[in-house]
Amino acid sequence: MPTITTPAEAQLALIERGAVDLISRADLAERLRAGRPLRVKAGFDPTAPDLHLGHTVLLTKLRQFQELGHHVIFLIGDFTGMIGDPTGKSTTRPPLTREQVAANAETYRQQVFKVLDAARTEVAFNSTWFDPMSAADMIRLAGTHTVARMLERDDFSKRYKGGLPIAIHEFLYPLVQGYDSVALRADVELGGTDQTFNLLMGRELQRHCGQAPQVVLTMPLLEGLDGVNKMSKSLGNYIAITDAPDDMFGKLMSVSDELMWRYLDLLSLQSTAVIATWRREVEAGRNPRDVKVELGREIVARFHGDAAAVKAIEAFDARFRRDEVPDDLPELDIAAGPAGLSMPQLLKAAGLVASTSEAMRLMGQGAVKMDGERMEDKARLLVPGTTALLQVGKRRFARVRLG
RNA sequence: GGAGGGGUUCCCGAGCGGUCAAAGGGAUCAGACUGUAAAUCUGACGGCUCUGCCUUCGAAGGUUCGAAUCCUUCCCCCUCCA
Repeated sequence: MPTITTPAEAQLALIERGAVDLISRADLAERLRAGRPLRVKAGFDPTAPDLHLGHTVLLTKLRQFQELGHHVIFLIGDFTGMIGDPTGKSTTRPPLTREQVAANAETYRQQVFKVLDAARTEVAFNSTWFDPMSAADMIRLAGTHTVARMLERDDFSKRYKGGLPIAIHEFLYPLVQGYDSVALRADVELGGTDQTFNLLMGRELQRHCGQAPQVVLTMPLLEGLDGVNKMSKSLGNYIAITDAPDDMFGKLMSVSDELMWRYLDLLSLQSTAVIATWRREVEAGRNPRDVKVELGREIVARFHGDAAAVKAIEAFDARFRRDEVPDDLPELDIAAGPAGLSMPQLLKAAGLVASTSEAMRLMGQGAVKMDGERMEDKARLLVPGTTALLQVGKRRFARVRLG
């Protein structure tokens, strides 16, 4: 059992960093002062196995708890997944089969331990206590709360007023999730802000069962690369945790200097003091780029290892600071035909542009280089046998051989 | 069942018989600048054998010298009433 050495106040500062709600701060402070490792729970719905950095905000916070020496419980809602969580959905979500849930849960575990320390994480499945439960037990659980209470939840009341269906089983979801906290004797539960109602339900059920109500900590949705919308796959503004190192680093460098601080707060395991120091330094004139590099280094290292992070930084510097050509560029053999190809046709054939029209435009803008020389002659014919290094903009390269 | 509003280029959104490949904004891409794939400024942003030609404005027909704009039918969305 790890001992807690960090002072309660310092722990609080780290725990609160980036959080939206902490209910209640005084309660948490008191438990921290007691000095024992807290049981920190977060539940995950095994539906979306492809994680991006937005999903890791919560995991990062859990990791911070681990670093402080607390006990983290990663709860996979395999039972709940079969109910279908209505949160944030205007209509009922179809429930998953037991097989789908099991398969997703496995993928989840593998990806999640890139952030969480596997050795210090307890993985739990809520089917463990719900499968043996009888119908009578479940009805007894349902009896602890009223319909009116359930309708306080924002999306329920909206749907009810809007005349949209709410299935009875959806009312059970918050109760079931809340009961998880009872079964796990949670001291703290983490969730997204959209989970607030469910998290508070855990407090009520614990009180009902004679336990001290858990502390509720909610985390915000992470803004995507555009800095405006939440990070999501469908908006294309995301960094997948499976993105290649160079790409992941580049995307992080493309984050605005302002958004960078948000990412540091929510995604970095750097201490609050270090981040505060960086902030002061940048205000005093240090180039924010340097701090962004540190962010990129940490995140890339987390998902791909230290060596990959060092390489990604070096590749980025070479290409964007020293204007060098990357060494891993694709080599292509292009069939030209006896008459040869015009520059726009070649660029298209090499996959560097979507159309010859785009190639014409980019050439007009001075974006196309051949063997390092700017190419603006659109009519120039390339004959078979030619070998050339083509570059479009700063990020698109290919070495081609005309055959 | 009744009444009305709408479907425009990646997204939002103007246009309502010719000057429309179609305003404006966003996204994106490029150039300049920069110790950044930041910020800012400028430009581009349907396709092609590219100073011209071809194909787009929910779908199919029609009127017209000429249609995103008018007519007909069909498909799909939204609002109100019953």
